[in-house]
Amino acid sequence: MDIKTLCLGLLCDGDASGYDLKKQFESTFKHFYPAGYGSIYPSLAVLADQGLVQCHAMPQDKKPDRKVYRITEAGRQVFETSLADASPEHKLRSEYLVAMYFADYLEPEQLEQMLTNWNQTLSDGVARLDLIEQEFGPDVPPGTRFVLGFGKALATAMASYVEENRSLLLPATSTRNKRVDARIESSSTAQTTNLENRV
Amino acid sequence: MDIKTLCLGLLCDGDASGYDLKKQFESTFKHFYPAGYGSIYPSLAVLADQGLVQCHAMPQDKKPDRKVYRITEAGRQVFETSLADASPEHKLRSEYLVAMYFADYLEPEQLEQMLTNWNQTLSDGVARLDLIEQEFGPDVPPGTRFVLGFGKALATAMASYVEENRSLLLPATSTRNKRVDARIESSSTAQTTNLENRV
DNA sequence: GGCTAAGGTATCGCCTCGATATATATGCGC
DNA sequence: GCGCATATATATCGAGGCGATACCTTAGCC
Repeated sequence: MDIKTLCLGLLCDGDASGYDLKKQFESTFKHFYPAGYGSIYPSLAVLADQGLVQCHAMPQDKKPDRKVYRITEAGRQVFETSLADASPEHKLRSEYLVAMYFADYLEPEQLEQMLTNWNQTLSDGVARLDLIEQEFGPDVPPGTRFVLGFGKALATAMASYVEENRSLLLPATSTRNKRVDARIESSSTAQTTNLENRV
Repeated sequence: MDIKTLCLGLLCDGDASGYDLKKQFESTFKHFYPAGYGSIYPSLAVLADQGLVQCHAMPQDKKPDRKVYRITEAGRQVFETSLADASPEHKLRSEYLVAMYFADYLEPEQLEQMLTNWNQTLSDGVARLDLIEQEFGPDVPPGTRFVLGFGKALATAMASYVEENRSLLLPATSTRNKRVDARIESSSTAQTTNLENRV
């Protein structure tokens, strides 16, 4: 599954321009499948090439044409196939987790500051999702409700974990400074690269 | 922060080859900052170019040279700066969340199957992290303990959410079929020019 | 008059990813 | 001894994604 598939999915719910799609990717999809212009416009071009969407240029007064895309029957089928082929693995990437892993290379005040920032960012994220939900009014579609709830549950769980485990990082009893500088031996048998000496 | 920074960080804890680094990326870092050969080897080459690491080729009997990398003082400084510059935002990407968002395009049995798969995958993930933790023995470094615990807490929270909210998706009372082409009408006032008369 | 925001299109270069190629050595079952 | 899988180890390629930027107009505000 890639951005092309996501575009097809969004177009299943109604015609849209690249700009419209971007707005979706920036609101509802932001927390589990974000995409920018650099992905969306090329995707639409390829999809149009493959006949999975049709493009209609709608002239506007004194503005460049609005290019509205509509999914075709072939596009719908491709989408449903891709959807069923989805992988259950998710991908997470977090710079702050890297920072926590290497916490003993940070000044304690810096670390404190980061932990505070982190929880702030997470609660901002929850607030953002709440706002999106409210904008839907009383009738949030079930899929939307599910993914928004998922995002909120996740951010909340992260915040709780950080709060409850910050003590793991803070006591300045670092063991890393005990590490030895493994000399590189030019002997052919010396393969004792010490990746283990962090203990 | 990019893979280059991560490589520097790992090399702070001891010399290593590209292969060694890959193993770390595949175990401890898998759940929050994964990387493959296609990222690691080019990163090491660039770092060596910039003088942030030194490369020592260690000849081996009847095997290609083992290229062991060691961080330099400049590398250490660059790493600590990058670490302090980390962004609190995380990135998640989940195909299954996409599938749940578009759940009404799936057969109910398929959906059921996916929800089951999902929880299986998540608990496999927790088991994997438990295993890694056990391999460290009694003295898991605090940073490692923190990130492994984070991963487990997250996967557990996901599993709970999925379990508790599957009912949101299952009752076949889809509202999507009621959809109107509201997007075009709401995003532009003047373009009542319907698409049909230009198809 | 100048500033910012919003509506729009689109591309560029860097980075990342997954698969693949190329060797050798070890171990395991048959 | 044969075939096979696994581990050690290097590295590259093409496809795809990402962030920033460019270009253009209108509207509103100070």
